[in-house]
Amino acid sequence: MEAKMPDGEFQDGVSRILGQIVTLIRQRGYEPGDRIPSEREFTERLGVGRAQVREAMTTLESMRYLERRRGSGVFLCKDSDATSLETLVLFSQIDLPMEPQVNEQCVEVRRIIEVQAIRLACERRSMADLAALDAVLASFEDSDSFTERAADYDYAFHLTLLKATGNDILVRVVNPFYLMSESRRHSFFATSERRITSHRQHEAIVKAVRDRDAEQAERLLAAHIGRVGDHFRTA
Amino acid sequence: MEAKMPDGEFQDGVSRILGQIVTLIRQRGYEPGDRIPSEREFTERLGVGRAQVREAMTTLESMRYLERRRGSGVFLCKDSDATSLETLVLFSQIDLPMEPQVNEQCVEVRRIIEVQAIRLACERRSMADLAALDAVLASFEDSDSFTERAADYDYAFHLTLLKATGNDILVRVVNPFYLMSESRRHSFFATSERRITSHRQHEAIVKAVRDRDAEQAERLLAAHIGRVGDHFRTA
DNA sequence: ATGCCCATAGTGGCACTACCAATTTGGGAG
DNA sequence: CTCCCAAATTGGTAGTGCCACTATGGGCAT
Repeated sequence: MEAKMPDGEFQDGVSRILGQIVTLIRQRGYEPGDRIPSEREFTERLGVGRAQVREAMTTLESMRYLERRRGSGVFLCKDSDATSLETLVLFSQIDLPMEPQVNEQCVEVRRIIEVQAIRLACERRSMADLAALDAVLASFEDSDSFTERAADYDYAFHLTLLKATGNDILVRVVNPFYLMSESRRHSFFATSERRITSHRQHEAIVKAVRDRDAEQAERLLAAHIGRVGDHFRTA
Repeated sequence: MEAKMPDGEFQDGVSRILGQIVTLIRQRGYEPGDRIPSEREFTERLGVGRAQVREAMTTLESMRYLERRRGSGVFLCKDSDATSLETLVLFSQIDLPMEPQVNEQCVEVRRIIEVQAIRLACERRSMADLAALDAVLASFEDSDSFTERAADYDYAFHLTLLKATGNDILVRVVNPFYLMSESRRHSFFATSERRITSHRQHEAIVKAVRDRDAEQAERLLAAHIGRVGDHFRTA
C-alpha cells in the first residue's frame, strides 16, 4: 500500500515524479533560494530510481525553476519571475493548481501581444496568409458538431493569424498560453452558442485583415480576446 | 588531447552532449517529424553514458524540440514553431549558430511587448516602482566603469520597468530575449559612449513614467529599443 | 581565544548493467 | 494473400558503484 498522494497523481512516469516533487516543495513552503531535499532523499521518499529523479530535476532546471550545485545540493532559483513560462505549461499539464491572478495576467499578455500583432498582420499579410486563414475558417464547418475539434479550431485560427505577421518568434511566444489553457478551452467551447459566436467574430477579423483595416481589426480582436479569454478563468 | 569537436564545444557535462546532439541533427539535415538516431546510438557515438543522453533528451523534449516514443524511437517535433523559446536561450548558451533573421524578429517582438507594457506602467506604477527604477538608475554610477556591470544594469532597468506594470507574466515572457542576447549585450556596452547614451535615455524614460506621460514614454522606449536592440545583431 | 588546515561526510555528475514495456517488423501458418 | 505471433528494437525504470566537488567541523598551531 502506497502512501496517500497529496494531489491528483494519475500521470505516469517522469511526469508523476515531477508533480510529486513540485507538490512537496510547495507543501513544505520553501522560499526562492532555499535548499530543497537532495536527489537521494527524493529517490527513497518517492520510491523510484535516482535516474528518474534526476530527469525530473533536469526538466525543472532547464526551466529555471531550480538549480543543481555539485557538492552542495539543489536550490530553488533566486528570482522566481525569471522562471520560464514553460513551467506554467508543465504545471497545467500535470494538474498543479495555479493562483487565479496568474490567469488574468496571462489574458492581459495575450491581448497585448495579439492586438499589436494583428496590426502587423494587416500590413504584411500575403495572399497565402489569407488563403490559410480562409482554410481555417472553413474547417469550422467540419468541427462545429465536434466539441473536441472546436477548441483546436480556435487554437489554429489564432496561430494562423499570428503567422500572418511573418514573424515566427511571435508564434512561439504566444503558443505557451494556449497550451496552458487547453483543458479550459475545451470546456469553454462545449456549448454550440459560444462556438458560433466565436466563429462569427473570427470571420469579421479576417475580413478586416483582408481589407488591411488595422483599426477595425484591432478593435475586433481586443473585444474577441476579452470575451474568449474567459476560458482562462474557471469555466 | 581531446578529439577535435565539430563546433564550439567547450561546455562540460550535459550541455556538451546537448550541443553535440543538436549539432549532429543539424548536420544530417533532419526535417521536422523525422526519426533521429536512438538513445543507444548517441550513447556509443558520443562515448557517454545512456543516462546523460537521456537527460539531454529530457531537456530537448520539455522544450518541444523532439518527442520520445516508447518502442519506436526519437522524433523531431512536427510543427517546429511550437518549439519553446527556451530552445533559443539554450542554443545561445551552448554557442549554437542562429539564422540572422531570428535576431531581427526577436527585436521586433521585444519592441511590441515592451512598448505596450510601458503604457501600462504609466497607468499603474506605484511609488515603490518609481523607487525601484530610481535605485536601478543610481546603480549605473557604480557600474559605469565596469563593462561587465553595465550590461547587467541595462538588463535590470528593463526588467524593473516591466515589473512596474504589476504583471509578473510579462517579465517572464520578455526575459528569454535578454538571456539569449547576453553575450552580445556585453560586447555592445563595451564602449563608454554607448553606456552613457543608453543611461540618458533610461533617465528620460523614467521621467515620462513618473509623469504618467504614456505617449512620451512609448516614443522614447521605441527609439531606445531601436537603437539598443542592435546588440542582438552582430556587434 | 583565534585563525588556519585538513579529514570527512554529503552532494551532484557520470558510467554501466539489467530488466521491463511498448512498438514495429517480418516470417510462418492458415 | 491475409492474419497472427514471435523476435528484435526502442524507450522507461531501477539499482549500483565511483568520481569530483563542496561545506562542515574538529583539531592544531599561533
